[in-house]
This record gives sequence, C-alpha cells and structure tokens, in this order.
Amino acid sequence: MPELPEVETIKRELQPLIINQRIKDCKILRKDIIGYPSPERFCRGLINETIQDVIRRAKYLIIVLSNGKRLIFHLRLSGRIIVMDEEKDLPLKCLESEFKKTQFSEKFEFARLIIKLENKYLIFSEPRALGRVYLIKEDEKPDVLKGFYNLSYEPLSPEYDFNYFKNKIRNRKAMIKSVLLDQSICAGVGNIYSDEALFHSGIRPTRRANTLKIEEIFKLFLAIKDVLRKGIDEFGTTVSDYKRTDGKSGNFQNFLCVYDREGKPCKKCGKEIIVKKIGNRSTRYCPECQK
DNA sequence: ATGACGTCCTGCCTGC
DNA sequence: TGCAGGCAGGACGTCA
Repeated sequence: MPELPEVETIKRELQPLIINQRIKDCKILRKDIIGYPSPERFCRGLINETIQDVIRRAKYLIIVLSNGKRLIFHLRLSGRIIVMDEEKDLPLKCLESEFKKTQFSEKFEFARLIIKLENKYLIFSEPRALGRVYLIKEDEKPDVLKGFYNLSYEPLSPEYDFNYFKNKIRNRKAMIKSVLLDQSICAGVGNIYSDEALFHSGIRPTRRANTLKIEEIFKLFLAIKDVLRKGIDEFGTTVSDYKRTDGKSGNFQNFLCVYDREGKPCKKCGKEIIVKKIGNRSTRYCPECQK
C-alpha cells in the first residue's frame, strides 16, 4: 500500500523519465478510476500538454502540466505506475490487443489508464480499482478532492514541528493509532508507518491520544519522521502490491518491527507481536514494549 | 467538531 | 478440486 515513502520513491523515479515529454494520447480502460472531471473531458484536457514536473503531496502523486493543469494520482492500496519504453508507435486503441499476449501482458493485466508520451507509455495499473486519477485546472477545487485540500503539513517539512504535531493530537480522545491515520493530522502516514512509529516510540496503539505524556508525544513525533525518512531511504516497503516504476521491490520490509510480523517474536524483547483491529484497521504491536 | 463504523473494490487466501 | 466467504485497506459518508 503506497504511503508517503512509496509515493516519494515513485516520484523520484518518474522525474527523469517523463519530464518534458508531451502527452500524445490517452486511453481509459476503466472509467470509474477517473475521479474528476468526466472521462471525456479528462482525455481531452490531457492531450498535447507537456509534463513540467512530478511532485508529491502526502500520498498523492502529482504530474504538473503546462497551463497550470495538474494530473493527480492516488494509488490507494494496490495502484502502480509503470513506465514502458515504446516498442512500436502504435495507436492506443491497438495497444491492448497487441500487447496482451506478449512479454508485456503482466503490465497490462490491470491497466486502467494508459497515457502515451513521445517515446514511452505511462500505465496506471490498479487491480482493486480503488485508486483514482484527477485532472484539475489551476483554479479548480472539486469536492471529490476535499481530502487533498485538508491535508496537514508534510510530516518531513520544517513546518511540521513539535508544536504543530502536539497541538493537533493532544485534545483528541480517539485511539492514537486512528489519530495517526487521519490525513489532516499526519499527511501521508498509513497503516505500515503508523504501526512502526508507535513501536519505536513504545506507545500502545490503543492509547487515547489525549492521555499521552509530553515525553511520549515527543518520542512519537521523532519516530514518525524517522520511519518516514528511513522508508524513503530504503525505497519504500513491499509486502504485497507495491512495486517501483521499474517493477523492483522496496527494501523497508526488511526493517519492519511490527507490521506484517504478527505471531513473530519482537525484535527487542522476543515476545509475540499481536494483531488487533482498531477502527477497522489491523494494527500490530508488541504487548511488552508498547505501554 | 469528533469518534465510531460502514462502504467501496477485487485478488487472494483459507476452510469446508 | 471447487467454491463461498472473509480479508486487505485509504478515504469518505453517515450517524450519534
């Protein structure tokens, strides 16, 4: 599941591949992944634009186009962005049938959107079809992107300082795990990095946020930044779906202490890592190290 | 405003 | 072997 470090990795890998490329064509293979505007307006608005930059905001990947337009991807659980060098200069309507039974079939199995650039294809693949793509003009703020406009500061930016974090969480009565998943509090943090940050700060995920002591809030604040930075350094976490643009896996799964480790011994104390549903989300923690 | 919970979606895994 | 059912999970809608 692509969280901040995974999307950051994809962004970095995408930049040298697609910046300055002009969009020649666009084919939507599944209409409901287009979050805004209509599929027809989406394609029309994309063609002939030039890619100026690739940036990231929380878990959103943003392709900045000429004329201030933005192509925004949310990968949700299983979305992938694949760049494929152009083998043949095919019109997009022939592309699928041409490639379906070839060595590229894997890349097209769950393709929901194919964007044809000057000498490559940008493929948005999403088995679970929960991911979304939006195209917005400079002055547009569609309701479907409400969450995007309510994000907190970037957790790795200087503005995301201890005071900001403390003020956001200290009056919350919900369990700290749920609070960390709130994108208006911890933009870009998802299930993996929230569990890991709680482990490293020794806090049990079921604790109510407003019961955390100041020292604990500080430990948690540092741990969030640490796991995110480390996640980026290791090219993200691959446990099931996430792959980099070239199909390679990330490395951070090798450093996980609790996530995906239920039933295994804690790396610190040896006790069994347990899993518990918190707010409909599986949450892993060490009952010994996290109080 | 906040918190708890249901819904979306579909591949994959488990169990009978 | 095959099929049903549950699970994964980010964001958002609904309700109290």
